[in-house]
Amino acid sequence: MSGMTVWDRPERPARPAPLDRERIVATAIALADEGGLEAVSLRKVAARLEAGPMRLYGYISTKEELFDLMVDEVNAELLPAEPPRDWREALAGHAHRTRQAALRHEWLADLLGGRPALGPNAMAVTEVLLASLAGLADLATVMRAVETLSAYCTGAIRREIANLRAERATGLSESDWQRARGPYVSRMLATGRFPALARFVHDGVEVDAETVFTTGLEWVLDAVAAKLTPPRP
Amino acid sequence: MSGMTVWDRPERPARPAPLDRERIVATAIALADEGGLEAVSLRKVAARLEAGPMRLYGYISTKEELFDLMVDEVNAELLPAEPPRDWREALAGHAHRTRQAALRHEWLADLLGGRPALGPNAMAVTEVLLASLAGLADLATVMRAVETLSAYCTGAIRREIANLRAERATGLSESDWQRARGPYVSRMLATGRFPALARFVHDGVEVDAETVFTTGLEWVLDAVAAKLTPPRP
DNA sequence: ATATCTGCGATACAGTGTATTGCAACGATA
DNA sequence: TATCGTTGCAATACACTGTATCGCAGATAT
Repeated sequence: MSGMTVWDRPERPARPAPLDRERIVATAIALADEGGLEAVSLRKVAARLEAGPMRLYGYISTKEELFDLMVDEVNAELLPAEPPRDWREALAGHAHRTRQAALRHEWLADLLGGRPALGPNAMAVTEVLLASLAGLADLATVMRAVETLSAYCTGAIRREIANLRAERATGLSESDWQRARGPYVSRMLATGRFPALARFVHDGVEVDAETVFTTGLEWVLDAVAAKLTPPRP
Repeated sequence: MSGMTVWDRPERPARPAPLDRERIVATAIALADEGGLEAVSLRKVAARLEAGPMRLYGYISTKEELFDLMVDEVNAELLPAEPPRDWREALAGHAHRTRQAALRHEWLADLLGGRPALGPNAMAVTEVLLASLAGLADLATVMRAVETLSAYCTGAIRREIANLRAERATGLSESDWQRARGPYVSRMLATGRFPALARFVHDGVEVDAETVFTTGLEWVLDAVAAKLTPPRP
């Protein structure tokens, strides 16, 4: 009936605001940035979009897929601002951008390397890396270079974030191994079963995380360089 | 009352079989080996031990701790059978053992690099690696070498297992990128936006996973070798 | 105006990690 | 031997999870 009073009529249009993957992924990322991956639940994402949980299944068919979309979204941040000059700049830049992205979105560390990256942004990123090396070696070597670099990034970033969380949890700034976490590690070292380790904990110099990352990265890049222009036999 | 009949008396002793971390961790690992990490629930672990779920909290205070124990248990498999001859054998052996362990316990890939490894077995493993390099360079360099190697292992193994699962899921043996997963990747490549990538998918040679792992590993080890004996200036 | 269809919401289910509560069996004491 | 305290298990409970099913309201087509 047209005579329906204001009180009967719902304030919002009965047809709810349209949704799309972009908005879903954006709010999922927001939730993850605030409370980590475990704070992302389909119910919470839907609630922020003023929708029922089941609504999301029109755009996603499983929670894992949402994670895939989140990862690919972050991959968009990994494209170089300007075309890299040479392969080394391309690879190093990618590594640093990945690390920075993981520092902005710590949950990324939990997902890195967890599934094959097939999203459009991930492919674009891979394209840039491969292209930067194209022609400098045979296909197999180029592939190996990109994969080795990305393996290093995954591992190094995971470790860095893991340490960061551990430090945050204990409150103390127990960098990596030093000033071992409370009595436990100290006791273990005191047993004398780990002399080499003990020396490192004792004499080890503090190195900031970025330097650690960059150093290992340079090593990997040097290794790549060595394989690109093989020494004449 | 001593006159309690057989029928009243429970068959099993009222005081249940004692538990310990070892048995708990063993059954958790068994569950994970069978059904992946997500098949590990405190209820299921407890059920296999014929205990109530809450019983476990006497030995563990959180599920994450159970995962930590599982990882450290696997670390016991990573100790070298016999003392390595030189640093290179130590590092390469460790890498291969880690990979093999992850192939036996695929869930390990999900946990690798996820938290600082402080368990006794993990420390023993680290000790071996550090010791193998002791004296060949300054402390910082040695540390960097071990960390870089382990970063590579984490990343490479994660990727390998991720691909393995993807292949298993699609049924098809779509190795890495080739013969892209159904229409989607093909369509993306057909757009012409990824020329370099397209060439790899088209011309790429198939390489088995172990060779990929070993190749990248050798690169990393070469990089380490280069830093251990710095060229005279 | 009626019928068909689409897609959203509510409901439901089987499971999860963990806090709390109460009880039953044990060891020590009187 | 009877009583008491203590220990530690089990049961219960809670807030939540991902997802399947189902019915209905609204839009569209006839």
